[in-house]
Amino acid sequence: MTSIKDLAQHLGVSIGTVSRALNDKFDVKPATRERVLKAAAELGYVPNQAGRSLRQGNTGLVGFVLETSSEGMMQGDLFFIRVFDGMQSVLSEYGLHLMVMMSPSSEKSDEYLQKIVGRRLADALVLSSTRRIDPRVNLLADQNIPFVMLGRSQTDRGQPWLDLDFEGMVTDAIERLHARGHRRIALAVPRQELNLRYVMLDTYRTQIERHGLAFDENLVIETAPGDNGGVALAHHIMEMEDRPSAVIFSDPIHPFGLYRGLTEMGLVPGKDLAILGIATRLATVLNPNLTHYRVRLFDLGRRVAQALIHRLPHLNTENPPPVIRERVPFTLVEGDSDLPLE
Amino acid sequence: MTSIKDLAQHLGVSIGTVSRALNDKFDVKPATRERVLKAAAELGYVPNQAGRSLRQGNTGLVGFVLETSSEGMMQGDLFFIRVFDGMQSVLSEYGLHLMVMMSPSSEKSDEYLQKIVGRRLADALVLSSTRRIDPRVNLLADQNIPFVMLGRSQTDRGQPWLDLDFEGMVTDAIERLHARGHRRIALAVPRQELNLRYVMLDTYRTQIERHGLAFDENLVIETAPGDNGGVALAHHIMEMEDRPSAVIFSDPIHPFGLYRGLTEMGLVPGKDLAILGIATRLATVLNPNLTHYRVRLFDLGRRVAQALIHRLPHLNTENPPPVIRERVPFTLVEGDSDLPLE
DNA sequence: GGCCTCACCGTAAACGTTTACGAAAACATG
DNA sequence: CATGTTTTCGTAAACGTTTACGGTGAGGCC
Repeated sequence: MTSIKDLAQHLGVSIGTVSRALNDKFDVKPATRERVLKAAAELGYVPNQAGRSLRQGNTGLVGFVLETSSEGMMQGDLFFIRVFDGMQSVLSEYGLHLMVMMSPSSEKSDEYLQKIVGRRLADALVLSSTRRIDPRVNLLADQNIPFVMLGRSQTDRGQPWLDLDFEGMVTDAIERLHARGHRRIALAVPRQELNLRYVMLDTYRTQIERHGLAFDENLVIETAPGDNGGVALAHHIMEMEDRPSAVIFSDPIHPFGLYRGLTEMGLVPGKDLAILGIATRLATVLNPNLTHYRVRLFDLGRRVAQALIHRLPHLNTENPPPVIRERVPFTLVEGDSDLPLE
Repeated sequence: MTSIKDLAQHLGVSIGTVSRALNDKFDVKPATRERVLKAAAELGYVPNQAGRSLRQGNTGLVGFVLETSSEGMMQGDLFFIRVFDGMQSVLSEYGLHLMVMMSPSSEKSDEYLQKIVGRRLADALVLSSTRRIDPRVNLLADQNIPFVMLGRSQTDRGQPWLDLDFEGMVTDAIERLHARGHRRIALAVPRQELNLRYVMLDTYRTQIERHGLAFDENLVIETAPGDNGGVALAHHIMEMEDRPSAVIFSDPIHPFGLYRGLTEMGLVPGKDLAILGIATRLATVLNPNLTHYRVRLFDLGRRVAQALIHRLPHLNTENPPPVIRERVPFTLVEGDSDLPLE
């Protein structure tokens, strides 16, 4: 593997000159720069990242912290690859690379994160599975590690975040269902720790009451992620006394489980229970067609990367750097799973 | 950020001693080792990866080269996260981390790969989307970069690979369909360059003839990946003269498209066309139930990581290192999409 | 005490970069 | 020609590790 020293020797100049030539510094004669670049191309020189990192204190890597907690199918299974793709498309413009880190979930995740940042494995991080109280935020903020959250948290250190517009989704869904005659609307929420649970719950309560309906906590149902969660949800709802006529959810896998659960019970999705929530294009195979909210994951990834770039001191031009805090909106895809209540 | 030098200063010993203590070398007094470890824990010392990499010539990172070519839904969307998870579970035991690299597809991918290996970003790589003639194999083999292929290629440099047992899948599927009276069986294959196309095609031809059937190249249908591909496939088949009664596929998204396409035409999956191929647990939502072949992705990831570990000189104990070349078998999940032909 | 053997530890070099600094060369100006 | 200015380049230090090597002191043996 050819190093900068090899180049220097080969050309009869000093390593300093070679480095300056390669990095487009000003104080090098155009002629010698040419020679250096030519030789570099011929010998297939590529700068060693470790050397560079050590000297300049940054690695060129961006870490995406992924928690794969549950056993079954995860929400992320359908989401993340697309987001990664979008992120990388931006990062590439800055010579950065995406590193996906598989973090242990919840209790051990702080410890894991500490090790990661200590070793200086990445210049910046993206946090997902954000919790309502999220110690990771303090951990990173205290050490001045640039990061962006994909999701929100009540632990606020002024960090940037990107999130899907769950408020908008729930608001629109309730509006829509209400207009179609539904009066008892269930809401599927994720487990306690996750911030998303409260975002959905608060919006739900506000909107339910805005429409003059009574808030009933029995209609807020904690649901496990994945298709199993959806199946269980279907059974739970159908066994309720004073049964709701519609359900709203945020996990794109849930509708698959809901459809399966209902079918198992001999019921018809959209007719015996209106179903409305977030999904991906894969949902188009459901029959009857699922009315759902969709988001452009690739673009989301791009936006996350841009927010991250702003946090990197050596790349950011604006001063002070802008703190991006955005909810990216869903678009509605109409189907037949939320027909008017007859 | 505390470095080894800080530790040394704080304890009044030399940096050499500190390093040896931390790395469990033999020539350091137990008492001082204790002191060093205690101080390290107190000051929150974590070794800087760049320094270590530079010195020892390895980065502690394993790269997974992911090509995200197509626009629509990809096969990988349902696959990879699980595989990553399995890989990381093994890599963690060795202090390694997984880095997912988003490679541009096909023509630019060699160039990209060259840059990656030159910068010494990763100690070892996993290649996916393996092509029949795959220049990346030579590129890596020439430079002695350890790598494992997830998939196979005819470009053979003695590298290890892991692949799904597509031969077994196609063989079993034909056997099964034949036993149920099907005589004209279509096969969906991916695009030209990919090695998988030929694996499937060869097995198909052999098995078809073994059952005394005539090989008809019209029954081998190149199909775009994703749900769109599945829809198109359904239409294509149903518009054929001398129409097949069954179809075999390898993309886990295809059945979703097939079901949708058939439904659009007013046909019933499993009845008007037998459907049999690879899928994930998400397929359980299809109605009628999809008969399909499944694989434990997490375990596949673990196996890939193990194969990779064997290639790392500083970790491998056995000499010479074993070259893993395995096809991991599918298990059949019976459903109602391949009913006997009446 | 002289000598050898250990156990333990400090010194310094090396990995491949970037960059502050100063030196040399080239050129212009008086 | 002397001096000043600018352009170009070489030198060397620094980033944080690991490790080969040599040195110091303690202890054992005669």
